[in-house]
Amino acid sequence: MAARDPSPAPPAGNFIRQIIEADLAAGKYAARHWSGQPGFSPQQGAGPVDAARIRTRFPPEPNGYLHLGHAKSIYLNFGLALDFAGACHLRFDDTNPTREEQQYVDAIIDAVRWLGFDWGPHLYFASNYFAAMHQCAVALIERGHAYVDSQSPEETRLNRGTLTEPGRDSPHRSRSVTENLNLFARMNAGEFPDGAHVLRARIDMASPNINLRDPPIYRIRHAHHHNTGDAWCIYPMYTFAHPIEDALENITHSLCTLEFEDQRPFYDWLLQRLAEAGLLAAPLPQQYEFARLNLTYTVLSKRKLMQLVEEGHVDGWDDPRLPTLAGARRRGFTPEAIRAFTERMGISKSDSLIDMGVLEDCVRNHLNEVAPRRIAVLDPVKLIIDNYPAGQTGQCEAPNHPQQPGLGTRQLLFAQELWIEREDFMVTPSKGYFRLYPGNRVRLRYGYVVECTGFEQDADGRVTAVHCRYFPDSHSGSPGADLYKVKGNVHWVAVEAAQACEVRLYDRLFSVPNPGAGDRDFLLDINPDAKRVIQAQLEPALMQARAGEHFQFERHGYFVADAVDSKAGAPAFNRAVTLRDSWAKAARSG
RNA sequence: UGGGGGAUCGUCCAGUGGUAGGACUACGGACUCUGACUCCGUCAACCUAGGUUCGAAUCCUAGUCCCCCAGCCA
Repeated sequence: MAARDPSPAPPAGNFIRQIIEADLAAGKYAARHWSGQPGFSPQQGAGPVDAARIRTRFPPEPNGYLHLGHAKSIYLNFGLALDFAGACHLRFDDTNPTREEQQYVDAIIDAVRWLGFDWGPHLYFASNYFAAMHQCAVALIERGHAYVDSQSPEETRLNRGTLTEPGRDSPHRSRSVTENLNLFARMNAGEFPDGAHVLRARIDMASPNINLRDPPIYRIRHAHHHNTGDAWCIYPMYTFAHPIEDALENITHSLCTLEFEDQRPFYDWLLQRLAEAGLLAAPLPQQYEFARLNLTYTVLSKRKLMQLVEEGHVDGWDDPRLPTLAGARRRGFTPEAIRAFTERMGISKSDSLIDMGVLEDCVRNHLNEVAPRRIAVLDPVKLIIDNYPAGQTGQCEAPNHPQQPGLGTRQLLFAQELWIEREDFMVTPSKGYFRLYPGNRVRLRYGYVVECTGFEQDADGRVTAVHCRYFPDSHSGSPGADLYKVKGNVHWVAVEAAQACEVRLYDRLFSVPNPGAGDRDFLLDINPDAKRVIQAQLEPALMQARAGEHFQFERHGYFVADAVDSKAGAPAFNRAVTLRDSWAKAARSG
């Protein structure tokens, strides 16, 4: 598992930690052997279990890609296991064969690994418990807790009642145990088409909690399952399957999001019935709920992400604009940054909307520490040093990291003609601007101080070149360098050394904090400038970048060599996040 | 409307009868060969109304607002 910072801030005292601490203090798990559940063979359960004190699980359905919301759950579950010397299982909740695919299983494993977690031997599939679940269903029927209903889905819906009216009993609710057993066996044998019958828990059709109005627990689905193939034609519902999965794996704390709160009474009802039947032993797993992640300027619903991908609004599940973990990774976000983000936002039960700026800030924090600095001119305009001899070249030594001398230095070629940023020159400077303008001096970073002497424009008034003179005694590191007090500091790359390269400037996917707020179509809020592809002029060292390698392009932001499109010696760069820019901010607001 | 949850600085989280605190943001300043980083400082909140108490974010009562539930999805 991911190593924890040895001197972390004290863990946030969230309510789940408090519950665990209380459970541990009460010795809740001390007497249990954890050798498995009494009603099942080791083959039916999760197999041998280790002596962990608490046990959590991350249980995605393999029907889509993981996103930042899942990261919150992953860090919570794996983090708790780490901090309390427990174990965390990775479990695929694959009980619906029509939605699940192997490609998603692979992508999910990839994403959890990338975040830095290792589940050891604890990789499970709900579908491997189908036999045990079937056994539980039979036990329920035998004890009068479940029956086969033969209403159509439509009739079932009609008889469920509404939020304010109770439901009505199905005409099949009082079938005998024998008849139920027989029908369930025939369902299992494939005698009926999809939808002909369903197995329901017999609880209370008048319950104010709609989830307790005889919820369906098994349905007929003649479909091929990615894991069990054609072995089954009846499949358990989530409601029924999940508590059993938790029990079979000896999960102690089953953590899920708030929308499952109403499901908890059934969770407890089922486990209690199975314990009474002698199939399960205490302590039974307990479900706790926390608020799911909401983030500004993006969407985190599977449906919307699916739509963005399928309708081509983005370039696939790993599009760097997407909040998927695959996308975040390609964007250049790091596991460390995402972990810091989850720690910063905490765990609670109140609905929250976290600002994307928090995530971006975490990315900056981490990359600032580890990313080597490089020079890239994104919007080049030529700077001509009129008193520097044409054909002459020089060297400038640039540190790879200002706070980490250990990362070494590199040489930059200096010459008469350089590329500089277009925005580093203004014909008539605005208030507070201290970069290049006629008569002003700046330092060419790691090189000489220059003074702007003029500029060239085309017929449209667009600046085509900037002229300056340099001060030969002002070179960085030379004795006279400090004599020149200049405020501005401008990065550059010599025209003859520069390498043209594709750079993608990514920004937030949506242009408003809450896309689709109200009844508005969220697609209308897509930020058309969330991806801008440019040709930049880079310092030559950058052409050696390996896919996935991070850099700070000085004065611009953090970039990563794209994992998909980079070739040896020919990278493409993605901007993960810009640097903070108090000048741009001041210019915007004033 | 029945049931289940939730309301604390702009944002997120803590505070569990005894001085409302932290982080981020914002703002101001210092430093700076990145208008970055770092450092210092400032602003800023208990949903409302009653009640209990020497004392209430916390306990009680009555409201208000927000979220979730009527799939043979998870």
